[in-house]
Amino acid sequence: MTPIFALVDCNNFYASCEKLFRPDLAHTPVVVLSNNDGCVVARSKEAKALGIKMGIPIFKIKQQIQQHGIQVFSSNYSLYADMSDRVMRTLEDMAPRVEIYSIDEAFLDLTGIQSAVSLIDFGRQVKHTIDRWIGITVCVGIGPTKTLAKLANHAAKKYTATQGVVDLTDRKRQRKLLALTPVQDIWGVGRRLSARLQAMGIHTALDLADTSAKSIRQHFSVVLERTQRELNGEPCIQLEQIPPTKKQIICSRSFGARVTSRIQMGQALCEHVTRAAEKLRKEQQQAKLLTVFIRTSPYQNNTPQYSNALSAQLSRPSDDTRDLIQLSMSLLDQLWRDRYHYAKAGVVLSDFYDIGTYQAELFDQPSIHTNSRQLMNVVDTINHSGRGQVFFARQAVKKGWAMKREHLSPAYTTRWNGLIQVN
DNA sequence: TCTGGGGTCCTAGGACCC
DNA sequence: TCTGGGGTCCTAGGACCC
Repeated sequence: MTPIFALVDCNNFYASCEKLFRPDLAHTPVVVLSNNDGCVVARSKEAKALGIKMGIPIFKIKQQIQQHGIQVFSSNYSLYADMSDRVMRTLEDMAPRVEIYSIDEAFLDLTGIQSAVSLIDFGRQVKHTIDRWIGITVCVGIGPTKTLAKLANHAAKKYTATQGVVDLTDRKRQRKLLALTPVQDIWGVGRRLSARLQAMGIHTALDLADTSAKSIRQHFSVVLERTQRELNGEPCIQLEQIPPTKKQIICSRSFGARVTSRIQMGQALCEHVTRAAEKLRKEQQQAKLLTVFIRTSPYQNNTPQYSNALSAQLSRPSDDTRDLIQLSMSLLDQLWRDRYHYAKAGVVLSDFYDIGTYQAELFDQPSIHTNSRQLMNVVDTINHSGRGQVFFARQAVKKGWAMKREHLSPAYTTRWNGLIQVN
């Protein structure tokens, strides 16, 4: 049976989540900012119509914000994650196999459902259900490969006549749409590849589809070869229902205000390590390698720059926050240079092992923490209870460098005191 | 003054071994 | 002093994604 994929993608997801709880903003332009209130990461359709570009730093559009009364929100990830859960659970009820691809996108495996319902009807049903149950607008793209489903979704968003659902299983329709699509709009083709492809005279998706796979493999990598094959309807990328275990965990942040003291840097880093360790335990993994990096702002040309990273192995894989903090602090000691204005720091955990599988070497020291598992369990349980926080002595109580979030909306769906009131 | 965060995969090149 | 080729493993860097 030929496989059929659908891609369901929420429209302007973060902006839509914010609007959902603010009916008064139904027709107002809305933008959502990145962490630290840095850049625009989501725009409502009204904001897009005003020409607000994705990724632009907020300070560059101060004037437009004033002039057009654009509503600005700091990102509110607990709200978006909760709304995402609702959308994904609904999809899982409707389709036999679902791959959650990102916070606002999912691939569905629709292979075989055509005998029961037309693909386009199914797509409309999905769209209607999510709209009615959750209040989020989605577009649905359907095709014989993931890359074509992505492309169909792109078309569903772009051409309003489609009413948000495109079935691209027909070969003739595929070629028609490919001819209309610039090569840089293809999933897997970014700025760099697109420039190289253009230089070779490959301008549209159809041009790429009609170039031989062999020639693509010669000039580029196996990744683009797969894209070329997928554009021709040959599936190379499978549906992944179960997310593969992570290979690394990164926790980093830009500071709300520049950091100049070693003490503050240590506190900030401890926060990141603590979060990273929590994620690690949630993955049920232990890490053996830890990397710390600190840097000044690359945008400040007039001040001295410093950027450096250092890695070290733990004597044995660990998920104990204390081990990770200890190692990261000794790395920071080596990395730290006085007199710089630091803009960002972070930690990377890697080289993961399943708990209990590591073969200890002959002269390895046994862990000094005999109660590690129980203690970390208690810490995680308390911190997730919503009733209080336990933290490590190194973490700061007063955080001068903390992230800027000046336009945060309430936690409408995950905290009682964020519940919306109807008067 | 103010420019995000978190991931994956692939390749090339060097180190090292036989 | 001259000198080969093939294989593996690791890492850094580049490219992409949302």
